[in-house]
Amino acid sequence: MKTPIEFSEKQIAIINAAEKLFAEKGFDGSSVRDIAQEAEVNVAMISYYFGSKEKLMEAVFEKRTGDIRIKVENLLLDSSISHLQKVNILIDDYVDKFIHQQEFHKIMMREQMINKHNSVAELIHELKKRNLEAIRTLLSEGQKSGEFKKNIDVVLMMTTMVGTVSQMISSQYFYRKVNNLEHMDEMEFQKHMKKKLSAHLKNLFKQLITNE
Amino acid sequence: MKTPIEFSEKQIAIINAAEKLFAEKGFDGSSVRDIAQEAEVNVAMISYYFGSKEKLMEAVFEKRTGDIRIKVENLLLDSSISHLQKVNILIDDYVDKFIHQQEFHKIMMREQMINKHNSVAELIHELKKRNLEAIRTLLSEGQKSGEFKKNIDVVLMMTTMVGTVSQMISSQYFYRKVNNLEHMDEMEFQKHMKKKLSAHLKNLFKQLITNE
DNA sequence: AAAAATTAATTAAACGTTTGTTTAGTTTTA
DNA sequence: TAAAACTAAACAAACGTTTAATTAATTTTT
Repeated sequence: MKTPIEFSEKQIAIINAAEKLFAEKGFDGSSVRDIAQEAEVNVAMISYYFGSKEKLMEAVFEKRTGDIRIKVENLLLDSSISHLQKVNILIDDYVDKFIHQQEFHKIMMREQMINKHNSVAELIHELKKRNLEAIRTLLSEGQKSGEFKKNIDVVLMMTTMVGTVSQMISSQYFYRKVNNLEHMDEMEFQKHMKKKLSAHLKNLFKQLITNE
Repeated sequence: MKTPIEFSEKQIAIINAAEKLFAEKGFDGSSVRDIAQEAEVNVAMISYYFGSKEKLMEAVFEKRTGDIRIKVENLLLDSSISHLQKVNILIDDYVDKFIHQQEFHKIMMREQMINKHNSVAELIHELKKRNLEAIRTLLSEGQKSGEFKKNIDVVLMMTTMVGTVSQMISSQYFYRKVNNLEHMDEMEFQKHMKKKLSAHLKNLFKQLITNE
């Protein structure tokens, strides 16, 4: 178990500012001076605390990756609910996390597009692998019980789940406009998205994994 | 009908180099000197031909947006095939275009994430709107004939289609690794992806839009 | 408990590069 | 021979990072 690194108040301010700007304009589009101003600290503090802009990005990941791991262990033990219900809870959990941490997820999306091997790519890789294994376990339990189909392509299923939510986040302004939801405030719209996405994914996957 | 702007051989070399690098490292991550070197031209030629780096990005879009519009007009007239078959052809068409123009699509994905209103965001907006309308028309034809369900959320369906393919492209290195497909060469793997994605999306949407 | 010494936090300014763009001149094309 | 294509060099601005100096906090010594 890796113990999470403790960050001071000022360090957290910098990390949050970086997260916001990286999500908005990308890594190269955000200057350390912009980040410093957003965090209301001197520019030199970034090098002082994190060493470099690159390392600051790693700190953003360090702070967040713990949070976005889906929780499946307790879910597996619970025998009071069906396997399909467990999958549905997982979907809710994922949609929820993604929407409430949009900014970090945007950074992840951008970073995973880059071919070049960087320190952050490896972090994303491992995170995805863990999530994939969690779902694989859950699905094979359902398969053993006969509730789920035998030949489920878990990777493709994950691709659709992650992809659908990512795409919704990325194009949420388009989605708002085309559905005439511009009157909603941010919170209201997030609730709307969450509800729609959850229902949509549950519907999609139910037909994909269950035996009719 | 907007007549496409004619580009000289050298201009096309620059546009292609820009497309490659923008996809790989993002707009801000690619310097005009990198682009010039990749295109084997003098740096000044970029300003000379396009005015600015920003305008070069617009030229990349100008050159490509025509190509990636899905063709639905002829498909609508064809009465020899079912509506579901038409949808499937559309899926094949979309997957095909996305995979064969990965680089441009990566740029689109990155750009649509940016909140800030830029000239390119509007182009993406209109392109998506056109594609959305095309599918909407096709689906409502199928609804009239009774082949399709009445309440289909077209926008969510598009979100899943675009999202799934985008996510597959973005994380193709992960996909390769986790499926032990590293022995395949690029062409072979693209064929594999195309096949898998098409089948997966057809399967998903069939259950989503048809009456059992 | 006060003073001194040491370490940590913070700053403005400067560093050397790299950035996108322009200039002023040269070569090529028509 | 005039217009278009092309070049190397220069431009100022912005970049990430470092420096040197100052203030604040903590520890050690008296």
